Amino acid sequence: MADVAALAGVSSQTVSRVVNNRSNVEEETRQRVLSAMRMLGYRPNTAARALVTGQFRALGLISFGLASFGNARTVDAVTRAAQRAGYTVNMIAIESQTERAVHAAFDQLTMQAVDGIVLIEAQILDTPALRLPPGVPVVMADGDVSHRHPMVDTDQTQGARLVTRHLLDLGHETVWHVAGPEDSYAAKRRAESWHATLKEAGAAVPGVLFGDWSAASGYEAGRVLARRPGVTAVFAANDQMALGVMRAMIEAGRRIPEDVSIAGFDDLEESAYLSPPLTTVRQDFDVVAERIVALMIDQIEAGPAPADTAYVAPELIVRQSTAPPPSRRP
Amino acid sequence: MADVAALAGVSSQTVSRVVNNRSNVEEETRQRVLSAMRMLGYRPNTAARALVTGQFRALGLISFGLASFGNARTVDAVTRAAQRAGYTVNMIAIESQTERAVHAAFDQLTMQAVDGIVLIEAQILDTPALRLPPGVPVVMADGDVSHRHPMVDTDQTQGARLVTRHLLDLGHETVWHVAGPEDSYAAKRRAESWHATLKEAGAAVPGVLFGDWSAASGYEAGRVLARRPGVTAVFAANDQMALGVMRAMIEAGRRIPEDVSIAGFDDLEESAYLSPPLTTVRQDFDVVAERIVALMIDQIEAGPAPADTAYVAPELIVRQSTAPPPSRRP
DNA sequence: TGATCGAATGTTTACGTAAACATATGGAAG
DNA sequence: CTTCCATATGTTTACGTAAACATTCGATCA
Repeated sequence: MADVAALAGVSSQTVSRVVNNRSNVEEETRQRVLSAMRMLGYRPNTAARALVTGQFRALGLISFGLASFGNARTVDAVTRAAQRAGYTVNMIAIESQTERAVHAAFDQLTMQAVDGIVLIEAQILDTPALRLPPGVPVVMADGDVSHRHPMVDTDQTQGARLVTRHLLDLGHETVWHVAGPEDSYAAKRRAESWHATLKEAGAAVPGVLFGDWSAASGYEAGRVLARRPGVTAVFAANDQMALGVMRAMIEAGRRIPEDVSIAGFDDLEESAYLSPPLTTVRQDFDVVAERIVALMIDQIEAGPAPADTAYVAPELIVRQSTAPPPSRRP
Repeated sequence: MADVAALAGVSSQTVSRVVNNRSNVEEETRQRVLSAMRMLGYRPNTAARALVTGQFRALGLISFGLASFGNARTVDAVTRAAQRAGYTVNMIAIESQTERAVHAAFDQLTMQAVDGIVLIEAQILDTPALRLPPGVPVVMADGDVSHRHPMVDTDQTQGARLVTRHLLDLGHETVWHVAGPEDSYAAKRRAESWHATLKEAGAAVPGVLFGDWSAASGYEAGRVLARRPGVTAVFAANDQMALGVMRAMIEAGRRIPEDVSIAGFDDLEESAYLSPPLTTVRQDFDVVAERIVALMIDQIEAGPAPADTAYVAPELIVRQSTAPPPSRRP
């Protein structure tokens, strides 16, 4: 910076002003500085800048990895939204769902230079309330409403209701459910809403099978369900598990949707191309991400925000994997 | 840090020594400092530290987003490998494949505090050689061999050969190919190897159809292929496109694998649960990521490395989507 | 005309850390 | 007992930037 200042014949402070697009710099001076910068290939030093301003223009992102496509979509969308806002994203994937791992990730991120932290798909931890170090703004996605941080999420309750209703309306006596892992809030809310919707409709509530979001776990659950003759409709808590259920049913000789209807949750782009195309609940990951980043930046610039929860409406996408049950068909 | 030093009754330099685990600190002093740190909730300031050391313990990662599952797997694996090495990952997703976008991403990252940059699935850019700012170590994945940066990649040539051979060996007269985007090196190498393998075997080489890695583009290609009666075997350049091809074939009334065999590339976990389960080429994303990070850290610590390319061997996974052609079946 | 103000630019300083150098202390070697 | 050296600790400084404050200069207004 000193070199640039010398070459342009100004003080380093003027260079700083040009770099930061401040006013009160004569156009001609600005041009002179800019060309000096170009000539010397000058790049501002983020560390020094952050040291002075206390701002890094970077967001920390803690997730449980990208193996779950829903998570991957969220991470992707958050990254892009952050970029549009001029922030980079510092990502940490934690392996286990323990509070210790989350805290270690937090430590690493706050040590790393971030202005705020986005926590994706927070799990239900052992301790009643996850205590995070103060001072760093936090926004959660798919977390627990009772936490003291703002949260943005798809309206899981509404989504699960839509898909369960859809299956009941087709004439199925009841709907089986393959849930996500027991320590996932998103999974819990979907399961609770499925349960409530069945009760409301006066339908029997079958036992829940738990998966871990993976197609493999859906397949295992599907094998169990395929053995039970009365199963005519299955709602899997995400599209990957729905895929596994479908496979297990087909292997067992059950046709979809003639013998059994299957629905998922997420609406991955691929779900429209499965055989048969999957009925599912579309989450608007981009809108969720936009809101997360907006809330984050609010907090960074204007201080702590109330721990409100913003819900983004999902949409039922009916495709060919759901149909009336055999009893209602000619 | 000064507060910690005062509380512990030592100089700030001694605190620094404790924080950095340096030797030459008496055990008793160390404990005193550590407890002072705990008491005050002291966290080292990364910006100040980086300003002095010039190191950030952070890697930049440029990719084209996580919509392509292969990319998502790579990003996930790189993140985890980097974490194990004590580095965080600063991610940038670029929208378009222009050189300008790549350079903008580079600028943002070098301005952001990173010690090195990993470039995933570099595309073929307009200019003969992508000129990156000097001074920052770079490792490429899925890039162009001719670049002057070290590269790690799955052996695309070998993978495409394996799958093409497999189809020919089953008795298919030739194999159609749905390639990835024309500006992708990985897609190009897979296509070239498919072409070479057909020629070697004396088989006719049908025209290539291009997709963009998405299931939708595979579906479009599949519709075209389904109209051609002679098509008995299709090799799609990734599993997502293979999924789309499968869907188009099934819609057209072609059975898989009885009428037409379909194979993919990547071996996503889901591919084993498609109907029918997909024959594909398994990429070892974890090994690729390990090597990328190792090369990166070598460069950071020991200076520029030769622009070698390391290939990781793929593996053919035969499942039920491929079979002998109708002509060879009873 | 002189006072006043605002725009453009310069000077000084602080940010929090680790490197480089300086000093003190105690024990081993002669 | 002195010398020397290793170990433990303290002091000074530099890293590159932006904030705070200071200065200069020309224009505006009473």
